[in-house]
Amino acid sequence: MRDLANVFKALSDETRLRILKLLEHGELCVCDIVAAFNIVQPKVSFHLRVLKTAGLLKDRKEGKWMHYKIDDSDLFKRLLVLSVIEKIPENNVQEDRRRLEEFMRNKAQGQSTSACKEKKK
Amino acid sequence: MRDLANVFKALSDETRLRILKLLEHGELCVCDIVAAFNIVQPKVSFHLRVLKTAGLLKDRKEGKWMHYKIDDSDLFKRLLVLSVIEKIPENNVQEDRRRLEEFMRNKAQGQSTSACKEKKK
DNA sequence: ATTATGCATAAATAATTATTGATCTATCAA
DNA sequence: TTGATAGATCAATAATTATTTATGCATAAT
Repeated sequence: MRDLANVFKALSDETRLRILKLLEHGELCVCDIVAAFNIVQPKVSFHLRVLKTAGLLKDRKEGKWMHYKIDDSDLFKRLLVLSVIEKIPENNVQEDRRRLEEFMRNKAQGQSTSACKEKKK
Repeated sequence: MRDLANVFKALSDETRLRILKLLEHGELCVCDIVAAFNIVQPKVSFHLRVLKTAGLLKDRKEGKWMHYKIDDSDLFKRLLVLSVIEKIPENNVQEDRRRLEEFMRNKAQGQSTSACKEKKK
């Protein structure tokens, strides 16, 4: 019962809903999400941890990157996350996707150097 | 999106989950829930309001009683509430049901006088 | 009318969560 | 090594929620 309440608590925050929506099409690393939302990294890490603790996300370490994606091992939670994704209108996350794609583009071209370094103002 | 987060927030508290579970078999008035949980009335009213605001409960006034029941007008919310009810094991709410039934019995016999008056210690 | 009951709400306080800024660790590149 | 980057975590603070006590309002019984 506590676990159930916890899952809902994880879903009760708009930033976390946006994260789930952003992960709709696959995994992302923390710096991607930071770039997409234009908010500080500890904040993103905090919300990712909440989602992970609730069993809604999985992580995977690769070099110095942590990748997060939707955890589909539990059917109920998976259904919840899917319904969240379905219920958030695309235009609510347009800006997030735009910033993400721009960031991804920069990443792709400047491959020689580090990918996620501080974006200049 | 805010509305969606709100629905989940309403579901993120154990007392509120217990209320939904208790309402599984039909409507109850506030004093029933107070008796079932053995907690103070304003606290129950507070949680009922949260659930109602989120669109998970409906209320109905009859004389001086307020009756609450599950709002089944929205399919998604209805599904959520059903899954909550299904996921909470019966033994988590045994005591609640026992106190409720005892209270209902007293109500039924002492019909002449007021039903929900302060229970003696 | 007067009194008692059912319930909501307000004010005050307590308890949780979220956010920020400052480290800290691990990994990789030079 | 040394330096830089990705990300976690901690400490301090801000912001929300929950709980309690007190009160107010409506209804109904006397």
